[in-house]
Amino acid sequence: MKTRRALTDRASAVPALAEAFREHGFEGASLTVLSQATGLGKGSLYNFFPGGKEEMMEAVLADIDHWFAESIFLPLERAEDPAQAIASMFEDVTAYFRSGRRVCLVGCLGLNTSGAAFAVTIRDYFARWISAIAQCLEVGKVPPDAARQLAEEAVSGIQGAIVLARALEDETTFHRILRRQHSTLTDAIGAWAGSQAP
Amino acid sequence: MKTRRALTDRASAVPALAEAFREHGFEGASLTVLSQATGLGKGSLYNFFPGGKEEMMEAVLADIDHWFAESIFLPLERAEDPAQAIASMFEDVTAYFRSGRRVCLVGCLGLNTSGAAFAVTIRDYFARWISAIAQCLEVGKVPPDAARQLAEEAVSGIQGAIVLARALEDETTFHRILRRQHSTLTDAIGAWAGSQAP
DNA sequence: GAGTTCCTGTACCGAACGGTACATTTGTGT
DNA sequence: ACACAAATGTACCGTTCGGTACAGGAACTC
Repeated sequence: MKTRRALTDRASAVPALAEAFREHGFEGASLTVLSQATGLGKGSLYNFFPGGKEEMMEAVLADIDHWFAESIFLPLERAEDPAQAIASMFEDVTAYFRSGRRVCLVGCLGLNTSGAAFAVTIRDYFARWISAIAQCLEVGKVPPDAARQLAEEAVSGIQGAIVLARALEDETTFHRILRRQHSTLTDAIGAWAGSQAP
Repeated sequence: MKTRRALTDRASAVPALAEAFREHGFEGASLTVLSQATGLGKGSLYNFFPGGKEEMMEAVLADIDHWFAESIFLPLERAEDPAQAIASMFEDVTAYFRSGRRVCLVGCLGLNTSGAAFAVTIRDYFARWISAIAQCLEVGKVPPDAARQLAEEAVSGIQGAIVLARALEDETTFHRILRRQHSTLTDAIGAWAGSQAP
């Protein structure tokens, strides 16, 4: 019996659902759209997600949360080489958001009332991202308050870069802004690096 | 005959429409919602905006564009005291976006497919905002390339601050980020201020 | 005050919405 | 081969969607 490939197919539908929600938003992604995006009929969709669209979005958010935890948050939180950890975060984030062509679903959800049902998930996502960066900066000898401020600014900068790159339809905008955010953080690590010798 | 208060009522409905679109997004703002928000029946709505929701959104965008041109862009473009012009921009923007509680409709529209019909309006809005700031910084003796980069970063930072403040449900985040964006720009003006005496 | 023009609420349209029911297909364990 | 359960496609549910038609009401002209 075992898995009976039930969870497998449900899980494999999630990325397609995520992309559909990204493209059309929560309200704009009708069941027809979601059905076409996944290649699954309504029957299958409701078999996997009895709670309808809302459960689909929850699954997508859980998937995103898991990916970020593994690929972004944990490496930052456990970093031994802060500058390197920050560098690979920017690299991974650039790839993930496709240089700004791909939207941040969590950020978008927070912008209008359709995301109200997911408010705590949204808040936790950003709160953890910020504290992960801050924690990493502190390893790099940046004082806690400055680290938090810089982390906040970095996450905000990434979100802003997505909005702007989408609006201007120009990937280079995204790269320029992230490059500068990156050097701001590495500069901060460098600035406090020698001030407190062991 | 004259205006026959036709234009008056159409114009007076626009702010309510704008707020409804902000809250619910383009797809989420149904005619019922728009009707309640404006206090106008469907008949009146279609009398003023024969093109339906799309024309309503166009009117809203035109209104926003006009407000920003008058209150934000022109003052920047004509600034004689750059530092002061930048300061009042941040002040006005903070008030306009209600410390991040209020969403940037133009930015939101660009994030999903529902805004595709307004792509050029969206692009022009951000392009002009960036070049207005850049122009203002150049008056402050900042070199053109640096001015453009800083301007891009400022607009992006404002958009990111909105996303983050909404997600965290915390206005202070918005204020912190904007304060820092502000000082980055004034620092830039200060840095090049004395380097090129008349 | 009649005539005209604009405005507005109501009723209604077909289409699409989210969601359900169910018969059928598909796959698997024994 | 058989039985049984999961997965699926289809038809359908009531509701709401964006949009239209239109009759009556207000307001202005003459």
